[in-house]
Amino acid sequence: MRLAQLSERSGVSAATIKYYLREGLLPPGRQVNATTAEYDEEHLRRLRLVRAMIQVGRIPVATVREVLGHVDDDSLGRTIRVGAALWALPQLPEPDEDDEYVRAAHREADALLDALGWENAKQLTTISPAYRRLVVALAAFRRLGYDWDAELLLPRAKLMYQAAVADLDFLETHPSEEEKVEAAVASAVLVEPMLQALHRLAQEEETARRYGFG
Amino acid sequence: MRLAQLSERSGVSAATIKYYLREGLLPPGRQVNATTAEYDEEHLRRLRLVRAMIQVGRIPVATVREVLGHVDDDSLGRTIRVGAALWALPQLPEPDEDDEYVRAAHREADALLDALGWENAKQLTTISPAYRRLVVALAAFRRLGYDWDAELLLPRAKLMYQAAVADLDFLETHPSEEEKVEAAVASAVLVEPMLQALHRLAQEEETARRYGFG
DNA sequence: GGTGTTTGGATAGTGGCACTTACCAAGGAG
DNA sequence: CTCCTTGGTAAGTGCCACTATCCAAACACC
Repeated sequence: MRLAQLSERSGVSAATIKYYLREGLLPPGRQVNATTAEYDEEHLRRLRLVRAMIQVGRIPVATVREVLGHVDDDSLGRTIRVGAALWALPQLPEPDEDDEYVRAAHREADALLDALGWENAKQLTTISPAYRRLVVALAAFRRLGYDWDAELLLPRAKLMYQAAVADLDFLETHPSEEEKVEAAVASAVLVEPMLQALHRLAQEEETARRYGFG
Repeated sequence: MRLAQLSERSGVSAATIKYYLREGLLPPGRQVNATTAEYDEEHLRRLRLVRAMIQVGRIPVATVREVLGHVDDDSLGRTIRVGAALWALPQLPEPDEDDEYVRAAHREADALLDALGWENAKQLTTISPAYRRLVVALAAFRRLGYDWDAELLLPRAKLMYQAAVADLDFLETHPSEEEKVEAAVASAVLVEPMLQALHRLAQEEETARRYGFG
């Protein structure tokens, strides 16, 4: 398959594919001669993953490169590769540890993990991007005057735990070891927008049930 | 309160506040004379909401302006204002209706709403941004070769419905009618990153439980 | 074997966005 | 009267995801 065909089958413009090649999001094709390179189904698959990450997951190009670097790192075991890849995903502004709202949010988040008995997550609080994200969101709520204490957080955390269990079950049903790392990344990137969409749809449904359309 | 104090109390630079004023994200202060304007607690509150939307919710400035326009539209009833405000929030690229994956995703999404009995949401499929977002995510999954059928979607949708019910319950406990619209927006903007963070934390916890840290 | 098209790669440019800097005239403080 | 502060405006910055333009080396066809 040539670049033009790759473009046609993926719906991504040739110029953009060249850009991705340049940026290292897509491995180079098999060079046939000075002016021709050959691409295969694996390239198409990777290109679709890249597009999904960028367009649906809204992940910056630099981050995509980093994540895929972990996916392709054969020197690591599967679990670590998945972890490293997912770890690289988010990057919110660091919470300002001097801010009183941030400190309160930290206490709230720690209390939540205790109440849930998430011993493993508890060990990751200093480094997990997800933990920091939670703290940032909680601090923002507090600044606006809403107290999101354990009573509100616990049931939601339990719901998300059920979702996470379902996600990992899904990954375990999946075929090749090879594909599992990629599947994990695809899940992380696409499941979240999907859950968000379901959440909004559910809100729309429930709002209409309670108050009607008027 | 002068602009400088508003800046200090919110932690937002004076230049940025001026920018927000120019962009209409913040109502102008009470003009004292040609070179002095007076701001109050309401301005501070609004500024914090704007920051939360932009920094935590990652909502573009233009969208924030549109959303706040609905929040402040006194000519509408509360439910409609909330709806209009939330409606304005997302803007993913439109799904390409000619794409076979998109059409398949439409069928899957419709089947899901039927299975859930979400009659109200069903009526909104042609216009709801959340529905389109779901379709885009499903289509991306299909393109990558993962079949997210009703069996996988249903339990997740039910989880998100529970979350949505909890959200609306929370809003109902809230004080003034005035604040409810703002609270609804704050919830939509901040609850979603929070749920996402909880989801990732839950995944980290469960991954560690199943496979350990190694 | 010449001619026109297609190929992939490099370089530079584009448009959008969220600020930020530089500047300004008007007020107030000492 | 001088000097600093104020809020407002216009232009600039840095980043990012592309995108347009060239280019020379290969085919493709006559």
